[in-house]
Amino acid sequence: MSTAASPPGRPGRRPSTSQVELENVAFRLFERDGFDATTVDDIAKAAGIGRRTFFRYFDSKNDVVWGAFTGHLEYMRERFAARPAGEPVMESLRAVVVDFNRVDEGETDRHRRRLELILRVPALQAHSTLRYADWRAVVAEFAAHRTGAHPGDLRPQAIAHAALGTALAAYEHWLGDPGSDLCAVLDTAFAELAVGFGEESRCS
Amino acid sequence: MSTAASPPGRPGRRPSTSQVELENVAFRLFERDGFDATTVDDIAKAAGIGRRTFFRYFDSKNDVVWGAFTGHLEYMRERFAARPAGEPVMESLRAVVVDFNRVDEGETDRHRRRLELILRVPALQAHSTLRYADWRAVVAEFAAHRTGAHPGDLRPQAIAHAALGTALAAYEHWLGDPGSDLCAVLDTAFAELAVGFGEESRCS
DNA sequence: TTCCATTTGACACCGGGTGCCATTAACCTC
DNA sequence: GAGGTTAATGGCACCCGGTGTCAAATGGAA
Repeated sequence: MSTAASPPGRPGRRPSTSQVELENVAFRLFERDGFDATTVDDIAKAAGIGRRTFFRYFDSKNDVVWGAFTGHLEYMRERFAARPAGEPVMESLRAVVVDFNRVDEGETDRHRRRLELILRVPALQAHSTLRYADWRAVVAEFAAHRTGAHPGDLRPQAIAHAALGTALAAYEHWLGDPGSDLCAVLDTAFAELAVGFGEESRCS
Repeated sequence: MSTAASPPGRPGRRPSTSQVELENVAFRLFERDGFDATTVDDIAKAAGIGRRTFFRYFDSKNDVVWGAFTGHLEYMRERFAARPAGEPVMESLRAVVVDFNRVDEGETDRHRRRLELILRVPALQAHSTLRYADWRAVVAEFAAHRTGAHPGDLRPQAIAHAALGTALAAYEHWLGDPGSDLCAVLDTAFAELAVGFGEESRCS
């Protein structure tokens, strides 16, 4: 269980574990003792590795929670690029975000626990900001590209922030309603965002 | 300079310094060596107090940067409550945010350095999230109150996030343009937000 | 077997943050 | 002025997250 099968044929010592494996161990401890009360030493000991080694698998304790969830941003960028050029911005946004949040059937449970930690634990809330910034940057970049503006301009920034807010609100809703489907919630949320926002500003 | 004049007539030893004093000392060091490179020991030593005492004036090193900037949220809440009931949400928002960001003439410089730190130093960006959350909560609460929704609902949340994004974009703009007036920048930014948002969603 | 590549984990160290507690400095009362 | 009370101080030990260094362990290839 702890000896990770690694592609043979490569010189050098084989890793004694893996990110996923460590993630599993850590999540069990987080669930049992809480995130803050679980120390890196605890995780390392439970995984049978040295403390120093832990930090070779994850840059920080916080990063454990995000896990493979990271690195998908490039994928999101591609999805944006793949949308038809004539499509309204908010519609592209909805489609991409919903698609981006689709997870495998078996992963749903872990995804839930993951988001629960991210949204509820203060230390992770703070840390998440940096991730969110990247996420927003991708959205702003897209919005800017579509409207012929710069990503740093007001409108793309506001859109990106609002989109993030919508996504977070949807996550919260999903967490509160165990039976619901995340993608469905996100879909209606972003549809509502597109329809309802700016109601009494421009159109009144 | 280091002996703080405190209201006499109170029993017990008098504080040997003050938050503002510590803030001054800290900001000087931040400016000279950078936020990360400045340790709490450095600040304490420079202020002539013990390290332990520092943490009685500020909960954390991060908190130094926010200083008296904190605790104003209640004031913002009041300002919202004072707006005429018939006023469009986005207009109230603009008025209150602009007013909320008005600082004394002599404080402008410090305010600038403060925001520079908050927006540029990663550690502070992360920490700021928790403050932003409170700020957003006030906005969402107002928006919800006005539209008969709950603060946790989608629309108030999206508005609050978008408002925060707009404010941050305005701050960035202000920092980049030394001659500009923060309130003026914020005013146009929020006016633009009210006018321009949802352009191609509802009205196209 | 020897060489090389890679991972490991021990050790020491730094910096932020906290609990504890004796000490110091003020005021107040007798 | 002595003694009590109140409050701030600062030293100490400690925890935890994170990093630099380096010798040892492990495996493939020559």
